[in-house]
Amino acid sequence: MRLARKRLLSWYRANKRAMPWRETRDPYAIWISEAMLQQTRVETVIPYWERFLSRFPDVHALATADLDDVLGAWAGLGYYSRARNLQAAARVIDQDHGGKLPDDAETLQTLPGIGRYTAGAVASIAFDRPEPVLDGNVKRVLARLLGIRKDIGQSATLERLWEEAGALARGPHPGDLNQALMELGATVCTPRAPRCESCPVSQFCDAWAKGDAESLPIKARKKAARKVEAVTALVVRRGKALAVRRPSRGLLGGLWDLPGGDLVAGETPRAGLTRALRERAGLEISRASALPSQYVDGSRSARRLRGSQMARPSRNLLPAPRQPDRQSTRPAHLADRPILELTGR
DNA sequence: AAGTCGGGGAT
DNA sequence: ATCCCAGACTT
Repeated sequence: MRLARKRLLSWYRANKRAMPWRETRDPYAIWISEAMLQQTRVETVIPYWERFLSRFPDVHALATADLDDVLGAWAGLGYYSRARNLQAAARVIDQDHGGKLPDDAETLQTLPGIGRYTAGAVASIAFDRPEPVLDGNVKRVLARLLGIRKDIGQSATLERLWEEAGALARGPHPGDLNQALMELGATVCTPRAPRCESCPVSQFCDAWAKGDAESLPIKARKKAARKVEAVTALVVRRGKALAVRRPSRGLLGGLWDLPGGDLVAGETPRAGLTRALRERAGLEISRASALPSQYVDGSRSARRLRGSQMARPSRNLLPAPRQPDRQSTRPAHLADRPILELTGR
């Protein structure tokens, strides 16, 4: 594997993509990138990372910020517990670690939101520690390279993969080696149609020799997602719409949202709306009607309104239906405003 | 070991 | 439609 290691490193130096966090050695900045990159593509993260770093340039700035400002900077990225954990960890670092990130994986992993992967990533990339990473890319690369033909969802297989990743991490430039594995998985050793002819380690690859790279790694099929029906109300008074804060746990935790909720089995939308408004906003509906279809259709974020009904409608206060802004990369999450100003006539 | 948690791109 | 993405956390 020593030969493969050298090939991976030289391939990485020649082929790595430009990423802004690859221009810094600041452990804080690298940590933020790793938190944002969890289950999130590089291209999506880049603009968020730039904005986040200019708004919260160091641990102390993040530790002392308002949570709503942090959630606002995160709005649109998804998995919002990451933002909550990020600030919680920043406060621990600020108070218990002198504002400096711990430089070892074991201590890093004690912080909220930092698991085995992120601890290894920060330790190796920011602190040159010989710690492995095992993300979706590395699982795929190693399963193919080593011909691991067992379900990678099983804990025994996962442990084997961590073991192999650990063996590769030991040696010079562990951070670059780890990034080389991930970069290879993202650009060459892809889930479908892998570019094996461009792979620097194909000659060592078991799956390449057997010709079954695309069938690896093996993972159990996911169960179909359960379907839920939900209602959302647009409660308008004096040109403003009512927003409520969602519970800090669960879906879109801690974000502002229009009042509403999931229907229980057998419940009509109208009954569910009445119940949701009473529970979530302490309101009793006197009058409600369905929103016009052009208002609830047409964009991903607006789909949350589909099937909804409007409490206490007032045509004079409703804005003209707006075309969804397809240029915007930031969905209309209501991160930091309890009351929405309605624009339009 | 299985569920939950987002949003978006690729196929 | 389905899979996947530089995963972490709860149950």
